[in-house]
Amino acid sequence: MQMDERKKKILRAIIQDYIVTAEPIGSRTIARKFDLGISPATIRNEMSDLEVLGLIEQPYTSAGRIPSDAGYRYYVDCLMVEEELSGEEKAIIERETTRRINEIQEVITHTSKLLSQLTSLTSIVLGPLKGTSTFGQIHFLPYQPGQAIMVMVKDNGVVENHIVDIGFNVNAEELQQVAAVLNQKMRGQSLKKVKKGLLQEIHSELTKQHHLLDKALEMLAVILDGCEEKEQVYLGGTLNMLNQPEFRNLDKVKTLFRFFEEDESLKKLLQPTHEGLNITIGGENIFKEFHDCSVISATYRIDEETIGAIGVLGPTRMNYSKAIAIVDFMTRRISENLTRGCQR
Amino acid sequence: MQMDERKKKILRAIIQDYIVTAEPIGSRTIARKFDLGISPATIRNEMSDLEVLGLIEQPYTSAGRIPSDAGYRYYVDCLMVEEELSGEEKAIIERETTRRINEIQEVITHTSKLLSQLTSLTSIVLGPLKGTSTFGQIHFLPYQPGQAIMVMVKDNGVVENHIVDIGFNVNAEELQQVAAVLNQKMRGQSLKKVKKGLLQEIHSELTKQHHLLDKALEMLAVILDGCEEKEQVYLGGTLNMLNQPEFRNLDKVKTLFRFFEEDESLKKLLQPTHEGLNITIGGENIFKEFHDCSVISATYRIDEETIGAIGVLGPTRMNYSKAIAIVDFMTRRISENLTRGCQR
DNA sequence: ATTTAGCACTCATCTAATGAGAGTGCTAAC
DNA sequence: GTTAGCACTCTCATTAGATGAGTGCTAAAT
Repeated sequence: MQMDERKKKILRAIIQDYIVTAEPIGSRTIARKFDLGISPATIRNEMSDLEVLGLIEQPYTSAGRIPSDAGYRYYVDCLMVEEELSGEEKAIIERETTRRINEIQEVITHTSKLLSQLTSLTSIVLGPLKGTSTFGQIHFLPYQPGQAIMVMVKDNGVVENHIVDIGFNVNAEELQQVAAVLNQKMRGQSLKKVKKGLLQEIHSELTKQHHLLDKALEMLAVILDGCEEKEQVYLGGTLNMLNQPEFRNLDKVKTLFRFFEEDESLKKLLQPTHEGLNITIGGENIFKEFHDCSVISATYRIDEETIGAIGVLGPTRMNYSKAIAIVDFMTRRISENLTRGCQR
Repeated sequence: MQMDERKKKILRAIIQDYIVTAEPIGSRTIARKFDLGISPATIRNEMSDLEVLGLIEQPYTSAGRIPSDAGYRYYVDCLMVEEELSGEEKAIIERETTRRINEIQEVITHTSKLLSQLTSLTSIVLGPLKGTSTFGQIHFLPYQPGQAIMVMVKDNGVVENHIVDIGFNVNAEELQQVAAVLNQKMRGQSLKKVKKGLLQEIHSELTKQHHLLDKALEMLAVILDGCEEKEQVYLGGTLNMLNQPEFRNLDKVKTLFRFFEEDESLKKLLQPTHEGLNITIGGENIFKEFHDCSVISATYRIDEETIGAIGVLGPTRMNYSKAIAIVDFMTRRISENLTRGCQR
């Protein structure tokens, strides 16, 4: 059996209706709502075919039909009319993403909020990925006796500070000497590399050259821990999920929100399977908790390097064309803005 | 009518049972479950009295009784046997709060987690309060051309960093000069004061003494904004609320979680009405969303100064003795630990 | 050969009715 | 003052129809 033009029209009608109503739709209603020029009986026959093709299914005998995962997939791949964002929406995104930003954290939280507001879905934003940031500069500032404040700046604009215990007194000059060596040796190196071996090397050099006490080793170890790169995940609009009829069930809400608290799993949800826009529909999802959800995600870049990802999560019955348009447009804008920001 | 010993026993029985079962309890069941040595009929008469006194109420005719807000209040004030924490619980809290901590943020998030785990309720932790922190030291580190990283250390151990746009090039020395003056002038001053007038004063002095460009004014203004003290609120164990039978209703869950996203309101929830432990029961709460919830909160201190507050939020039908014991013990431990930490 | 009308049948959902169970309040006896 | 007995009340769970949307099949119409 082949998909002909009429079958496509009917499938599109079913999906578009279901996206709005979340109710199974029958042949009679389709004939009434959509002006296809054919009778309910004909639609019934076609629907029967579509069911054999696995594109739609009946929740129970003599209910209407709803799209299957395969149906959504076919819709997204072949049927969907790509939506052009409204001028207003574009304007909002442009405005919000070109705002001058100094810290990448701000970009992330802000994006997350905007994304969930525009789509009425839950947004997931994945911050700087491991291994992408390189060392920029490090400084030590004296703090309490036996403690120093370490400020580390990465090339992607992230600034981190940590109070480190040194365990013995060091004066500002000594700290600066240490920092100078570190800066010289580590500039532009990936943090991974720094962690792996570079530190050892530097350490032996330091103890020789500057005769800083042997305990400097500990300090370096602390720094090492302090630099632990965390790929932060931000969620936005989690409450939007509660408005979806598929989450009327309290147990589902519980499972969902429990999942939302696990950063590691959320990251996996955004893991791109290929470059560009990723669309994961229903059962395609690796987590069974999300077998009735879909994820639209895309990666953002600084220059050509992938830095992180953004995405929206919603019921399988989401408005794909809109979600895709927004995620796509936003990643482009963010990438552009970040790239520009880092070049200035 | 007076509360005699028997009435108290019965009220206590009703409340203790309701805390566990969340179901109205009747005279017969009380007689069966609790060994009070009196018949259901007698209990019925007493319950009738307790109802007239406003301490218990019937959800509907011929259901059992449940405690009223006034009943809980009476229970908490007069009836409740103060609970001694188990050795194990104490040990956990001791261990978790004495852990060496450098940054106050860690203390807060950690406390929040621990608190919700131990009580199975939702925890709210309010971070450093406005006006309590004084200026410690400030540093400027060169960053990109026209930008510097400002690192500000407050006396309570909070370290903040911000990238500030200066708009013109300044070298490291000049930055250090500015920092030196600022440090000298501002050390130990409250941030409020710094903001209000001190900056103006310093600024006029700076331009005279060091002939730094007039635009330094802008930089100072940015710093001013950067130092905006935010009283951060942390929530923990919000999902615990979903296990409470009073939140079986999805609309309630929605309202609740929407509220959880409003930091400002959450802060008010913890606003202490008096020193020490605060207990707000049901309708006593200022927000109508929480008229079937209770809040147990307490403030924590560094030395004698109140820095923030911690609290737990749960259904009015919460285990008060346990919640109170835990909140009380934890604030003491945190205060001790923070005070010790700042003195070292 | 398609398309359509007609019709019997299915199944979820809504409504009303029924009965069980828990609990009360009152009265009278202990 | 306390208790047993009893009629009464109200919720909740269950059951039985009634309703309605929808299907699949067959036969007639195009």
